[in-house]
Amino acid sequence: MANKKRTTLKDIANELNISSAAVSKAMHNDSRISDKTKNEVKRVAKKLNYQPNHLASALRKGKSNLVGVIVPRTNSNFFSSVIEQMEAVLNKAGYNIIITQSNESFEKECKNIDTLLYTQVDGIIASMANETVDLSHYEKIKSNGIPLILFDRGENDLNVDYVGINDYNSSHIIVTHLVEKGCKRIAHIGGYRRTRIFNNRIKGYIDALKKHDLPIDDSLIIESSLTLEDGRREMLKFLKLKNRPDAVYVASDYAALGALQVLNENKINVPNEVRLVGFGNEPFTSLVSPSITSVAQHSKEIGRLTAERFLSLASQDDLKQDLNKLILDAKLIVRDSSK
Amino acid sequence: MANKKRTTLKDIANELNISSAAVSKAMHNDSRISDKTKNEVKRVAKKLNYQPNHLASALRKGKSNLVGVIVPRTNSNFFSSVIEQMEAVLNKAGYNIIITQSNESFEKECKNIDTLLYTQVDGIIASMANETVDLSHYEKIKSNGIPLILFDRGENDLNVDYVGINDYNSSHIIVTHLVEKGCKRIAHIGGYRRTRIFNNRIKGYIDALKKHDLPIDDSLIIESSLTLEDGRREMLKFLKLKNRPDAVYVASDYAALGALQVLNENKINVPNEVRLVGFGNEPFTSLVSPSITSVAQHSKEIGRLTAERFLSLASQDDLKQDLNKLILDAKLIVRDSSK
DNA sequence: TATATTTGCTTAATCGATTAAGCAAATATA
DNA sequence: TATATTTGCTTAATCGATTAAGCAAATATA
Repeated sequence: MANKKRTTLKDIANELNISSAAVSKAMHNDSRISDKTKNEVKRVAKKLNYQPNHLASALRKGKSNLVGVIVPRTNSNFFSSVIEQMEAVLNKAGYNIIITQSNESFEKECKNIDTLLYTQVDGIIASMANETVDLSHYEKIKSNGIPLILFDRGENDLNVDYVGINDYNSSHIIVTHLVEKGCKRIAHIGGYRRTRIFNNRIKGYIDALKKHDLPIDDSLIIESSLTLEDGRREMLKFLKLKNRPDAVYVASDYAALGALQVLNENKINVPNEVRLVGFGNEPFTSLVSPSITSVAQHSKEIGRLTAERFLSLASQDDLKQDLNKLILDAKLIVRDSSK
Repeated sequence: MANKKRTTLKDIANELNISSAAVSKAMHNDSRISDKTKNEVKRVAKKLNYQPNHLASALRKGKSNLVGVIVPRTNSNFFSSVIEQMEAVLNKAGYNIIITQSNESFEKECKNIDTLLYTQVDGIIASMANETVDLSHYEKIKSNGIPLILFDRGENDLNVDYVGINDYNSSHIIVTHLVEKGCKRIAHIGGYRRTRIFNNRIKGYIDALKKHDLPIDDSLIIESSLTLEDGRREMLKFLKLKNRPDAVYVASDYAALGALQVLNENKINVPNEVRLVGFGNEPFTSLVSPSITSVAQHSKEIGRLTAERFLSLASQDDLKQDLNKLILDAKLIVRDSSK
């Protein structure tokens, strides 16, 4: 039979004829409680299957020991790996995490923030939705006086901590790799410039071309949503050019896969005729044929660092948040598509 | 500047010189509060940026409006799709969800349950970790008197609601499909029999072979963890048999992909020499070449149904949980690997 | 031996929101 | 006009855990 009434400190106190204050202190090993009482309390707590009521203690202490996490989606390897590591670090410090997904929707992101604030989380770690341009809901977090840490998809204007990879530099690494393989006409299927990370990748790509004295051809620079379909469509367009590219750097593995499908369907040899590089190091990049060269984003490191930043901010008496960027160097994983 | 002190009902009450009880009622549109007061209260609440303290109301009402979700991993398309739909239904009913991952670990699953109970969730929806055999931590949920609903990976012994697909029947559908394509020696790379769903798939496979008057060959029935590596290893073993199978039914898409890699590497034509069927309809099944025939698990439907079961149980005054199975028919998605 | 300190508890207030009970004024009904 | 009902609030208790303040007994120190 289900035991409806939960055991409270008072139940234990009544059983032992002491005050519930003493029970509370005994449970927390307060030095002013005798060992005898502590043992008695713990024995009875176990007997009655006592489980502390988190709501009550969080209310009283003004601290929920919960951290809210907002990601665009959990079903990408990058985000789920970041979360896994984050959780490991935070659990050790006594925090639990609440995961929410924005599904890349601005509206959903706003709702998630409301939910998390309502749940009285002690802080929020977020990666912004693609749609997000207006930042007022993030300002709401800051005005609540709890730490906010952004990762991967961040925004300088919020003046909070950010952890991510060096997107600008990643483009340099990719372009240099392709130039070394002898490529002269390197195209770029990128994301929209309004998203900071994609803007940086585009800028890095252009500057890297300049560095290697290659001409900038606007017909080879594309902005898109970076879906698989976008990759297919843009690759098809490239194939129709009089002067085809001999390499394509795609800012997402999904779009890169779409491009690869089109190349395979048109019997164009990858890497000999066209070299291909993706971004994100999704597991499928090593599974398709030819396997796709891609950029690893240090997901575990990012998870660990965001969690540590939170812990550091949470321990401050007087929270002051500043723009504080932790930028990691990305790593190129060379596979068959660019060998 | 961060506004440290959060606005409470009392702050609004003081501003308007009424009691905080009146403010609380006004915020909830109590019929015994005048429209004038309601408007005033809402105006001041907005002005002071009032946000209700969930901890306090949950403590008082004995209801957190939170539902805990436990899944093996979030980075599979199946689970993230189930969660998305679950969330949509529960949000509409005023509930928010807390997602946790067990990473297929029994220990992590126990910790997650403790965390969720500690957070005073109003119910738990779970899919069990592979490792889980001992069910005492799930019994703990039941003895807490809150609803427990299982999906996909369930267990009859707990006597709670379960939503999933018909695994036994799925094997029949797959075997019949392969037989129709002319296959005579159909192998099965399955999960471990101790997990109910995998046991059902194995039983269904054996019974379907019998139905089609095909011999049962123990060397063609494998139990494994169903990782990509398992798929590779077992496929290699099959290739070394004197009498190779002409079809392989793999109980997970990841293991099926491993098998496909080995077949491709050994220049064995799929589907002409060996037909291949996976399970789960992960997105990559349509991306690899040849694309992999797989079984769709109705993730959205499962998400919706589990959420609805929770809502129905949560509305009961006197919670009674029984074994109550909702079994959906799976759908075979035929692709190139078995055409 | 007299005073100071430590030990081991209790008392009472508190975190914010909610709600049962109740009261006075306004309005409705007989 | 006298009584009943409704309206619109207030008062006070409550959910459970925590903690500042304090008290009496035990022990240590001068």
